[in-house]
Amino acid sequence: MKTDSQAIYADLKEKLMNARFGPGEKLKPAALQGEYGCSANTVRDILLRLTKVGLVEFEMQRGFRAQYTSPDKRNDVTRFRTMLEQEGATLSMKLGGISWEADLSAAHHKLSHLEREFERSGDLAEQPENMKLWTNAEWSFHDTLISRCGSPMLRETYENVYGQFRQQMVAQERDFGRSYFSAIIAEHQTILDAALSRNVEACRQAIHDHLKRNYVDTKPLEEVV
Amino acid sequence: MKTDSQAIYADLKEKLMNARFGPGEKLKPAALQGEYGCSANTVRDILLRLTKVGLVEFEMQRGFRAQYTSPDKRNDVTRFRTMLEQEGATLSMKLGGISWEADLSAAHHKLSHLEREFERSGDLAEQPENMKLWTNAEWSFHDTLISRCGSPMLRETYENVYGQFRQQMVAQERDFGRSYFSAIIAEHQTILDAALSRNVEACRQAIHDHLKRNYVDTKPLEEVV
DNA sequence: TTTGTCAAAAATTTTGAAATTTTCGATTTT
DNA sequence: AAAATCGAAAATTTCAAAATTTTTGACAAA
Repeated sequence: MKTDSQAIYADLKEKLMNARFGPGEKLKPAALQGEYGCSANTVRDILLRLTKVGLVEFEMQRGFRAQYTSPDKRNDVTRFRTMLEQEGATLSMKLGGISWEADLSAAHHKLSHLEREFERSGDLAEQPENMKLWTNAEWSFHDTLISRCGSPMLRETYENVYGQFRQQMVAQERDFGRSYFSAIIAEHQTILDAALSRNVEACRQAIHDHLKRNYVDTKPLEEVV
Repeated sequence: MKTDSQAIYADLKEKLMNARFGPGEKLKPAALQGEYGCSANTVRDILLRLTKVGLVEFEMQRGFRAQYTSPDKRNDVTRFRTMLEQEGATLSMKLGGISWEADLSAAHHKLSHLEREFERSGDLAEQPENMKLWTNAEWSFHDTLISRCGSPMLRETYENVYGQFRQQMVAQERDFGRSYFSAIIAEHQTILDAALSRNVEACRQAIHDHLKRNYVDTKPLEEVV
C-alpha cells in the first residue's frame, strides 16, 4: 500500500473516529509502519498531529494510544460539546443572516432525508457506506448551526470535540436501529425550528435534549447542580 | 547547550509565550537545531507538540510558524477565553465547596500582593524575573477560578487558550506601568468577591470587564449584537 | 506469597543523510 | 511592464539505523 502522509493521516483519523482501534489501544509506529509502507518515523509524525485533534493520546517516552474511554470521559465530552454548540448556535442566531438560514435548512434537508430512509428500513444503516453518508450529513448540520458564531477558535474547538465525541460514542457500539433514527429526526427538527425562529432558549434546550442520551451513570451537569 | 527534549520544549514554549519570536515568524528546525545542540528532527518533533497547545502553526510541506497576530485574532482569543472562563467560573461557583474558596482566596492573596508592590514602584515590573512571578500568580488565580468546573476538557482547553491569549497580548507590547496594575487590582478583586459570594451574573460581568480592554477595532461581541 | 533485582527484549527517541517539495531569482515570453 | 518558465538554493519530509528508555520475565530474597 503506497500512500502519502495525507492519506495515512486521513486513514488513521477515520479508523480512530470509527473505533477501529479500541479505546486506550496502543498505537505503535513500528507496527503501523508495515500497514502503510512507510517508515516508523512518518507514522510517529502523523500520530503527533492526530494528538492535536484529541483523537490520540501521547505521553513522553511511552508512546501513543487511542483515546481512552470511561463514563467520566464520555460525560465530559458530551458536556463540553453541548456547551460549545449552545454558545455557537446562540451567536449564530444573533449574527447569522438569510444565508445562514438557507445553509442550515439545506443541511437539515439532506440530513433528514437520509434519516427518514434509515427509519423506513433499518437495514440501510447497516452498510458502512450509508453510515458514512449520515455521519457527514450530521456533521454538516451541526457545523452549519454554529457556522456564523464569528469565532474561528470556537468553531475549530467544536470540530475537534465533535470528533472526540464520535470516537467515544462509536466505541460504545450503540444500536442504530429504526427507533434511534425516529428519535433523532425529531430532535434535529426541534433544533432547526428553534434556530430559524431565533429562539435562543429553545435552541439551547433542544441541543441539550439532543445530547442528553449520552450521559451515563449520572445526570447532565445542569440537572445535578 | 546540552538539553533533553523536555527542556527544549519548555524553553521554546516560554519563548513563544513571551513573544521572543515575532508573530508569524518562521520556525525552522534546521536553524533552531544549533541553538539546542540536537538534531533538526528533534526540533520538528517538539514543534509538532507545541502545535497542540496552539502556540505554533503547522502547515503541511511548509513548516512551522509562531502563531500569527491580527486584530481579528486578538479579538477571537479574548472572546473565546472570556466565554470559557465565564462557563468554568459559573460551574465552579455551583460545584465548588469550602476548599475552592480557600484555594481561590490564597491564589488571589499572592496575586494581589505582587500587584500592589508593582503598583507602588513601577520599576519592579521591569525585571523579567518579577514579571514571571506575576505571570504565574495570574495564571494560578484564573486557573483556580475554574478549577471546580468538573470538566477536564474545559480546563485543558482554557489552559491552551490562556497561553495563546498571553502570546497575543505580550506581542502587543503594552504598557505594564503603575496604572495598569491599579486597574487590574480592582478587577481581580471584583472577580474574587463575586465568585466567593456565588453571584453568577456579577462574576460573568467581572470576567468580561477584566478582559474587555483587549478588544481592538471593535466592540466585544455581546455589545455588538 | 510477596517483593526486589537484573538482564534481555521491546519500544521509543534521536540522529544524520537522502529524497522530495517549495521558494526565489533570473530569464524569457506575451 | 506583466506573466510564465526554469533551474538552483533552501526548506521540509522521509528514511533506516543507532542510542536511549521502558517493559518484561526469570530468578532470588524477604
